[in-house]
Amino acid sequence: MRHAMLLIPMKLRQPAYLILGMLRLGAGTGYEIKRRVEVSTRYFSTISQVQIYPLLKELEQAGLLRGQADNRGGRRRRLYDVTSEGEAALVEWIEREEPLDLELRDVGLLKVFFADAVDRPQALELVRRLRHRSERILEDLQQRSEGGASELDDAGARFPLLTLGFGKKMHEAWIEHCRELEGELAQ
Amino acid sequence: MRHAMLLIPMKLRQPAYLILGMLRLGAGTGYEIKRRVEVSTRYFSTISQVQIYPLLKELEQAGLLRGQADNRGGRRRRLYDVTSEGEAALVEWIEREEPLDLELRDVGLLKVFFADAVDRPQALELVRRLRHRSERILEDLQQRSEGGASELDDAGARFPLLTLGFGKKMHEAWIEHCRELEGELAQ
DNA sequence: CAAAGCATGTAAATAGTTACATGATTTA
DNA sequence: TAAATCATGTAACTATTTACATGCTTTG
Repeated sequence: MRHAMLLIPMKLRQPAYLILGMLRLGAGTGYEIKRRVEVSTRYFSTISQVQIYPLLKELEQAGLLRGQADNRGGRRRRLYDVTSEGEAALVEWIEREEPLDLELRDVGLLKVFFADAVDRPQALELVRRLRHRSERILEDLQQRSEGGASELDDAGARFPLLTLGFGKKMHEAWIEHCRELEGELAQ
Repeated sequence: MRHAMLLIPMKLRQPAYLILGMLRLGAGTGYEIKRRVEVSTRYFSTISQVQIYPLLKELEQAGLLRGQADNRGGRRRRLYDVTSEGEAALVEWIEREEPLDLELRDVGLLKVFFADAVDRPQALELVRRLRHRSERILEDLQQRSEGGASELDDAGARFPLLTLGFGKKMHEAWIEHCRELEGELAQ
């Protein structure tokens, strides 16, 4: 007979693990989580401010987070960190054998797909804009990997930095590909 | 004084243009649109069956599509094709000067980002799974570009085939990157 | 004749976005 | 002291997904 609760591994969705993961890298407020997502996982996983706060409460009630009021003067804030149950849930999720869903939604590529509907110069322009987009993103990623190691991997985390590589490789490849296409389209 | 309607360029969202674009490549039913999306744009733009039918009706009422009953025996079906107004709307969308939104959602990368929470062999396994995923997708893309030129570019459309290149380049780059990481993680 | 594919639909739930509101503290 | 940043929240809307239902035709 159990006298304490059995932690049934509740089914959490991505946003929950995003929060859990971010807080594992260091205690923080809802606001801080949003900030971290913007400066780090933005290119492959986002969350809106509106989703964060209700989720934090749920996760605290489920015992995966520990929250404590930490008001600064008249500004109320609640600081959260991950419990050992929360950490276990995060680890279980990372190791879980499930398909690793990859979803790409690209208005630009869709327009290229239908570009037979427009004339050549317009199609060329479209590819050029795609290249500019990748160039901008690549620049941003490069800046992050140089200066921006910053807070997150101070705590001994090395993987956050590694993920930047995927973005860089992808956009380097796309920039090259765009240049090839531009050459063909310009005859 | 106008006696005929002025076609105010109604604001359509991506799913509408996806439908418009697919039908420009050849008349078809809702079912057929879904099929085309699965075999062609699936990796960068999707639509669910549920969204298609109501949208088809809207677009027909707006004069952008022409629909006609085309029942096969007792099986009712409605065949749609694009009007000149529909084509104009599609062209306007392709040429429109708006940011070309790119959105990537990758559970795999997110897990890698948090992989400091698990031990080395588990992290290595994760990267390996990411590579397998890219290898599967690449294979699929390669098959499409070989055999699968198929129906869509029969109609003289060359751009559908070109978009495959972006996917291939991306996953080739990722496979290479995964191998590097695997090397590092195995010491 | 059973299974797979063709074709359209409803209902309900969940997810995610936009816009806005509030008020404090820190920085220029 | 104005502007930027910190911090949390509500309301309304739009998008998307899941599950199911129906019934036909074609293929093995």
